[in-house]
Amino acid sequence: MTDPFDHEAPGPRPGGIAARALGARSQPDYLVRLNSEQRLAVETTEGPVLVLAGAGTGKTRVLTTRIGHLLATGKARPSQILAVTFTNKAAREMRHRIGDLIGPAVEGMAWLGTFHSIGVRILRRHAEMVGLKPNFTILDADDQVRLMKQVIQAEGIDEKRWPAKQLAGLIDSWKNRGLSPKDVPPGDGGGFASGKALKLYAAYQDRMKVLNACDFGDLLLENLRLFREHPDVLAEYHQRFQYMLVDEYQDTNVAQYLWLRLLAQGRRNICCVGDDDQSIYGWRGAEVDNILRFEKDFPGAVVIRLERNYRSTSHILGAASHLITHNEGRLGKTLFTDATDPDAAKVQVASSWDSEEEARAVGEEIETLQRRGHALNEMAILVRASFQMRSFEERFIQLGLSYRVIGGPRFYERQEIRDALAYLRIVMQPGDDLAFERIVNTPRRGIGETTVRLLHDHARARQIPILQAAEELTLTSEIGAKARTSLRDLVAAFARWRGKLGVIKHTELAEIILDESGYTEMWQQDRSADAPGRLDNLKELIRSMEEFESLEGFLEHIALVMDRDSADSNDAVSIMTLHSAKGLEFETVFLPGWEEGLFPSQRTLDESGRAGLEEERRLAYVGITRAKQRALIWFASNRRIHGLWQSSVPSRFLDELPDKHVDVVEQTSSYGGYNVGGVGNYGASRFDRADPFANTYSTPGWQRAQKNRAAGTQSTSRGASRLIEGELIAKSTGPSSAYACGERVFHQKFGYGTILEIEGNKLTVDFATGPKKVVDSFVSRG
DNA sequence: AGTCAATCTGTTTTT
DNA sequence: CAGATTGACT
Repeated sequence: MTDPFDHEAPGPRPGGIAARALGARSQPDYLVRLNSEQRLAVETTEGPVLVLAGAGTGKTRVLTTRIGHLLATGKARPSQILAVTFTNKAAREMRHRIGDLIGPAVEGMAWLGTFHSIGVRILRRHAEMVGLKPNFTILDADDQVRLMKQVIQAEGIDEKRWPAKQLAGLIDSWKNRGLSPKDVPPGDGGGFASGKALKLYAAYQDRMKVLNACDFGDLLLENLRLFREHPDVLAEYHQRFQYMLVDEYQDTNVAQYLWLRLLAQGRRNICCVGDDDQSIYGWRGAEVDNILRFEKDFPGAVVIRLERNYRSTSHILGAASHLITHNEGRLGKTLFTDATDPDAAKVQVASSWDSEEEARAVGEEIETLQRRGHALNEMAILVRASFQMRSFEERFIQLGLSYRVIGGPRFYERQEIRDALAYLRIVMQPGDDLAFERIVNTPRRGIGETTVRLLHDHARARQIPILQAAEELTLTSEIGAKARTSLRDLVAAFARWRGKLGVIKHTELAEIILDESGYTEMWQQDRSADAPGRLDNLKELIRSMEEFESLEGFLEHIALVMDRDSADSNDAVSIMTLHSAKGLEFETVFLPGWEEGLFPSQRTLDESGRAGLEEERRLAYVGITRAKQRALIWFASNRRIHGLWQSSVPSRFLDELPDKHVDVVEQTSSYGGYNVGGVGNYGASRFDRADPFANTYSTPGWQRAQKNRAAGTQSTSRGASRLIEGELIAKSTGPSSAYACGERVFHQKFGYGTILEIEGNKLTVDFATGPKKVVDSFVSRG
């Protein structure tokens, strides 16, 4: 049997380690480095195994060593092991670490990847069986929504009342649960579009088949269909996958679970590694239940707990462990450590007046640590919601403290990248209507809405791709002369570019396309501040194409691997959300914003009740356990939400931390006027303010004072006036600002401009786009 | 086709 | 409050 995916030639098994491992009676050295539970998890190769790996207990080591062990003992060849992760980053890391263990043989591990990348791989091989062609397109979130918009409109439903985004969410949740249109229980549409959601779902799926496209959910859903409708195909994979390993099992959704279960029916050698206490993706379909139910789903399963923590101090561990015991329905683990540093810091809890002071306090703490020789790379600020990042960024800019924000808008999501990719997609796949619609008038070609509608109708009526419809319509006089000419040029250009496919190098072709289409020029003409950056991004895109053999390979990669590895080597503090911190560790972790409503998030509480609260608590647990040496928690007494000042109550999670491992820091700030209660939680929260004026903070008068403060007006209100001083010192470069009228300045967003007027720290600057009011700390000398 | 004002909407995010 | 999005207008 020839198998294009089998990189490894049949024949003798990989020699090196196998001989070493089996030749001698003594333990192979890779096993000696494990503790007894880890070793058990590695050596229990047959049958279902669930490894409950607490934070910092060597989960990845177990996974990689287990694979090494399977290979070393000759139980499997690299191509016979299915190893699934959630993120590309995790897959990369695993591949790297297995490589360290077994050497170049890791190249043969063709089935190590994310659920989606493996799903695509399988689907492309059997595409015809589910009504697709092997070169089907993978739609991203943006394409999905645009397509749904069209479907909604085609059904004659008011898109305003029933937004496509919402439908996308609904369909996504169905797909997460493994439900294709025929499986959705009637009435499950939640009243969307008066019960038409299901019909829209079916229409959307039909439309995708016509476009020869798949969305992310389909990659798994179609796999399920394939396996169910074609037992012979499933049997082939049963034969192939001798051993299966799954990382972060607590994050699997129902579709992924079903997929695993179908595959595991073969050899039944499935090893899932996860931590129910770190399940934080319930809101996007992950089912903690999958891990809680493992023993029922896989009878005879061996459950192994890894509880020995190698990461954190006993205080950090003690605090996190105690916090998480407040959750019900856990499988239950108790982390412990041998670390006995008598000087280890307790988890620190401190309060601040508002988010600005919080940022100031964190900044001071960071600078102190830095002075003592701690690397910024070993510090992270983990927030619940990304809007919290802003105050830290602002403060760190003022301090000149280097930081990096992890997460945020991704490379592939940028407009210019998506436009460029659309061009490339059409060249690869002329039937990619969504891509065509995206760029048909970008850059402007005088092909407006009317023309596009005409094309659309024609394409629909004749059941042909829009590009072909365009070609046909340029021969008639249905479209205006101007539009017709440019449309004809565009169609001809695509034909020309396609002719070069495989003839010239794909990077060269991409450059030609971007130049000849006028796309590069469009940004060169653009005078806005971010235009140069966009051109750089396009260059970067071309550069990253070099690593691929063909355009096809590159587009596949882009569709599936949407993370950019920001190998930033500078020493900088990381700022990120708690969600994106999972799997990472830092010497020092700052956890700001522990306030009711924010963390736990009110919305989660409203939407998911107790389950939501528990997920928030797990998030808190993840946050604390990221810390190796120090965890510092803050809460602010006042926070501005949607522009309104709200006084806030300390998070209930603070009360759930054990006194033994926590240091509550008394208010050090000169202002604030309240203090944090002593330790001892009888009756009211021990973090309740002892300030008799506390309840005045929510009065209209107080809020007015706060508004004045925000507007820069002096207020006589006690706390506020001091805060203004603080702000002036911190934010303004001086009473009359360090700038002068007529000076040329640069702004991140607006570009270069000339100062027209100065008002304290506020400048009125004449940018290319017109005069704008900006704060002086946001501009630099141009 | 392009600009401006009214209106809405405010978590977490990978693939 | 501020950013994004939409709709009306020119």
